[in-house]
Amino acid sequence: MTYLPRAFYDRDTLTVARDLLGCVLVREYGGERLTGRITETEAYIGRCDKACHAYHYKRTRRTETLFARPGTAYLYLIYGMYTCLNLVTEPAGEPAAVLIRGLEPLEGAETMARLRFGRDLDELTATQRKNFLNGPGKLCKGIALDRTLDGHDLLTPPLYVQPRQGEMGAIHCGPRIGVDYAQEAKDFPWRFWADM
DNA sequence: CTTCAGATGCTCT
DNA sequence: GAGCATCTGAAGA
Repeated sequence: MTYLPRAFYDRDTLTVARDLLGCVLVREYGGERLTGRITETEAYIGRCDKACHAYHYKRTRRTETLFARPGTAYLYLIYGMYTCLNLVTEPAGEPAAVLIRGLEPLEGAETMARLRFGRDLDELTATQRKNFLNGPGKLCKGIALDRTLDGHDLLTPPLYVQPRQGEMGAIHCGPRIGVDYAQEAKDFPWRFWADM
């Protein structure tokens, strides 16, 4: 079983965000592998980024996980009902992470359909298929992630990342989603996505 | 295809 | 009490 090593995460956050595209996120759940290729990411860097929860090294109970060693999972609740998954980057003490915004399902799509829509895969509408795991809240619901895994070490089951497999199309970047409040940081081109 | 309102609960001030 | 790294369904173009 090949995991991305800690050194992969212990780098500049923008580099990690780009390099995660095409890698395979693995969630072991109920004895099954739920996996997907990472298609979209965003970088958050507390040192200089007003959109980051830990901007200017702000430490609170929630942001404590962002200060953990690289390769730690940071999961938080947003809008009262959705979970977002981040992978902590840079040396311990530098609060920074990559938000996973989109997955393309590989293994376990049947279970993902039940988790996300409560229906079988072959019962999904065209719209449900198209919007299966293409958002941070959607993918967490689809692979059964919640805050109980906050602080989890990504070099151990049941949640980890495997190296890129297969070919990948062009990589694009642009402004991040949903950070209009972040003043000058709202225009940073720190969102990355790949043609698959 | 688009916009729009509402759901919902935790965290920090 | 305010605000939030979102999503859904309904309604309109």
